[in-house]
Amino acid sequence: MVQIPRTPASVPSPAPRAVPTSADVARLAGVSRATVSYVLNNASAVRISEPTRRRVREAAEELGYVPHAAARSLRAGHSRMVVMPAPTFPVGPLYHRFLGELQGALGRLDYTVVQYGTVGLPGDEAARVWAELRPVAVLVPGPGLGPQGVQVLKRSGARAVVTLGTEPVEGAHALLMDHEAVGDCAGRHLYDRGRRRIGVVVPREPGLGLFSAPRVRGVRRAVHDSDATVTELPLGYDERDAERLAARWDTLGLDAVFAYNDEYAMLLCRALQDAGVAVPGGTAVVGADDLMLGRLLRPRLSTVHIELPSARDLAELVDRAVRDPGAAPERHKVLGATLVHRESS
Amino acid sequence: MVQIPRTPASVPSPAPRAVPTSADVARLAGVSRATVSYVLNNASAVRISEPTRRRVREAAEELGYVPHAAARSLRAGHSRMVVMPAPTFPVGPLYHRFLGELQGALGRLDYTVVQYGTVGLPGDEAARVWAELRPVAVLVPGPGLGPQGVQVLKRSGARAVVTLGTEPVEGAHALLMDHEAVGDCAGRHLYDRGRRRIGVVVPREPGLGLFSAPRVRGVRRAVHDSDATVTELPLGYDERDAERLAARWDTLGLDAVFAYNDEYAMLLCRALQDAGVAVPGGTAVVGADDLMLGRLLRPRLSTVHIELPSARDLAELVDRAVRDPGAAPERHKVLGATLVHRESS
DNA sequence: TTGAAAGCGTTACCAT
DNA sequence: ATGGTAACGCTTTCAA
Repeated sequence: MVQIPRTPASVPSPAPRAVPTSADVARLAGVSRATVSYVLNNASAVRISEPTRRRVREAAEELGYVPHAAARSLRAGHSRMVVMPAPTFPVGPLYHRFLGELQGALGRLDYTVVQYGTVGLPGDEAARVWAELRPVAVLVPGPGLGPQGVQVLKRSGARAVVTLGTEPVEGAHALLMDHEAVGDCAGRHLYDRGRRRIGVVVPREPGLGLFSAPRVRGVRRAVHDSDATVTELPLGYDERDAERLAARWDTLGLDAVFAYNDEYAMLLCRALQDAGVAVPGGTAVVGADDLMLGRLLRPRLSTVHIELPSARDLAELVDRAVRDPGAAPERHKVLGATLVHRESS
Repeated sequence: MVQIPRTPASVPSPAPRAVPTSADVARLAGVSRATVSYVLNNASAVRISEPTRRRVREAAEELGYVPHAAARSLRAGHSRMVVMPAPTFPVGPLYHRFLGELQGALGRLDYTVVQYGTVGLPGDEAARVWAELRPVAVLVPGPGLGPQGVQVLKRSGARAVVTLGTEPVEGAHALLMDHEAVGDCAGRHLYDRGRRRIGVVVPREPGLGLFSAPRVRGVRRAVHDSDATVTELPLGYDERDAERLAARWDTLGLDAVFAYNDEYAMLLCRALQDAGVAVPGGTAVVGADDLMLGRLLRPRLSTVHIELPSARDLAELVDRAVRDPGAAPERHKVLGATLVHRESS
């Protein structure tokens, strides 16, 4: 592609044109840098004549001037950037949608959401890197941030640190996703339907232990002090592993299984049926997440519907925390779990 | 939470402690700011005595000093930030994984990937906002960036602009996802299996037209100059709409359907079966994306396996472009499409 | 081996 | 109504 320089034709200028600054705009418009700033930021405190405004605007347009965010926030001493590290665990469609809505909600409150792709640094190292951006708030999904990290972030000016996970972190606001409730919900349902020997699928995939462990605990809690038993069933997300598990199903002597989520449930369901295990006749199956696809299975999949926190509420929590950084960390239980009974249980 | 000031006990300091700067570190260590910079950046050009180095490091540690990225890149005149706007279309698991790998690959090349959550500005407005961050490269998935936007980005110092979509954009490197090939692959397969009246599902969901339109074109191309017909079938991603479509299936007189992707395929498959249409006996069904879950359907779903570009290759393309910004825009066709024949066709 | 000073692009204060 | 100037935090050249 040929470079077409806008600089006077006499100059050869093979070097790429430098990025225009507000000084360039000022020069072209014949005013001072201050005036440029006033005009472009619609400063109401000072009155600039209309012709001047036009000249400045035209000069900015002609040069293709774009303000330099770093310089601006350096000068201002603060920014409205919210850093959200990319989750380190495989994220389902539910959660994915939630993150999208959250971005939207924060955007509407005039924050700039930046999802930071942390390569794989250990928690408190990562916090340092995020802190270098001097975000006004940090929203951390999952674990990987300790009290140390929170300190680092706050010390470097973050007015709000919010974690979204299963455990609270000292010094940070916490949205606690109560995965035990999910397991409890499933366990209670299966028990009520007369099942007593309950299997619980534990995904082999790394990173999911965070969610699966509390879900297992929830099931155990649900049938605590009863005659029911709970058996953990490691399962990788692939057909062959499901087949292997189904092949030894009889030896396990289970009459129900909570399959971690709908995807694992569908996988296992199919394998069980292929192995000649009747669902729900021989074994009841319950998933979680209430995915559309679970409804398409035969039998239709019973599932734990999970209600994630409202993106708007979370955005407002962040905003509140930013406005009043001194306030005590809030702690909210989120994740409503309700059972949707269909045909597989 | 009680604020515990580290400042001398005599000072009341109810105001939050200011964020430490390199000047604070210098003062505490009893050296100049220059020395601090040298030590903390391991500058090899100058030799600093070991005791001094230690004093500086300890001072930085004690104050919890974290360098200010904005100030640094302002001074340096460039950064290694790669801005990747969040896709505006609903993104499937395939694409999601790809984006994750891409982040990793770029991170390994020492770029800092920042996924920018654009609220919903029209294309070239958005480009301005991205440009304010002065990224060294911009990676735009999907449409929403015109030649204007590319100009804005380049003028503000972006050394590489890469689009990942269906159409090339003037001035930008392009990774062209050939969705026509997906449709072509499906259409050819159905034709070869003797099907002549082919339906193509077109999702009603907004934002998906970008992919569905070329896929339809691909099917048409595959059966061009033959006796086969192609019928577009609008379908929303919900059970009732699928039911409605299935109810009038007989009147459509189709013997095959390419269902846009596996999820729509599963939805439609179930609705067809419920309506008494045999699959593949009466109607053959083909999906796309080769999801695990498609394999679990009965009959197992035939599908178009889609090969996304290698994240490493793309990262290297970006790196190459950054190193040589003057080079002509590269244009690569990506997206290998191969049919996986199972039982539904 | 270390320090002083300039400058990156902005904006807010204080003159004019 | 407009312009000069200083300062934000950092790196780097030059001088000691």
